Amino acid sequence: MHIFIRDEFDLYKIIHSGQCFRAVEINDGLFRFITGRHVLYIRHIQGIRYDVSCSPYLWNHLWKPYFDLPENYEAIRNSISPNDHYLQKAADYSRGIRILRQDPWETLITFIISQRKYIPAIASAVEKLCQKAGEEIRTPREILYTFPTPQKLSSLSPEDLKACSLGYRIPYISKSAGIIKKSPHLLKDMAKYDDEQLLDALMELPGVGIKVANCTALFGFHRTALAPVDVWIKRVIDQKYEGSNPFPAYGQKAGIMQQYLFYYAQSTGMK
DNA sequence: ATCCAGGTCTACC
DNA sequence: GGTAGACATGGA
Repeated sequence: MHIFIRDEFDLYKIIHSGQCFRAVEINDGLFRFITGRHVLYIRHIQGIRYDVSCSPYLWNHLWKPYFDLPENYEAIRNSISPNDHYLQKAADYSRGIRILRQDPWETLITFIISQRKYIPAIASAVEKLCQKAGEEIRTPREILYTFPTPQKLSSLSPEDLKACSLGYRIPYISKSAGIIKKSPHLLKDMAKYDDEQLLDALMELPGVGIKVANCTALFGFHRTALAPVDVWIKRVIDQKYEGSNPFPAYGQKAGIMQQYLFYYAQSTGMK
């Protein structure tokens, strides 16, 4: 099915922006996204035209929101302060990135895994976990696996988890999964919390500190006022902003600005 | 081969 | 309230 996307939208940048770990470019220009039991194959044709593998209904009700398409990112970029030259440059370079609306549970666990790992190693570990404990999804093209449920994940043996290259994070993951399993509505309840309450609640979970909490809140709960500070953003703040955090000035869009800075810093190999 | 990674927890001050 | 050191493992 052909669809039109008029706002800024760059599949390559989205999957390389470090916010998601299962989306891939399968072959030249064909991208695959997974959320829940749903798989999307999507290709940029030309201009505003794209080819997608899903039905019109799923495009409108699932994938459009997933890609945050109702939001106008061009306007957001244009709102950047003219005095903030570095962010102007970073956002121009990163034009087309969007903050995906990912599943809170999957986001939580994948960002617990993410600590002290290279992004390719994160993706590899997450994929192993899905193959070991996810449910099969058959598409016309291939067989894939869902992200494991809290029930399944908390029931996995240490040996099973060890086989997924999770290292010292294994107890974090088992315990956090156990807590979510025991309180099935915990994550849904968290969606009602304000940003500060949400961060506090997330940090109650083993293996979740301030950085993973911010990533989970931004990418899993779409809290775009939050800007996770990791080693890359620390470097940006130190080297480009003389040590003073630029995000408060961007209010509800701080998290989006953070993604622009993160992608730019990473892509240009800032050290 | 050696270094280090989208950090967190613990111990200690 | 703030900060070294430990932590498993696979890419760089």
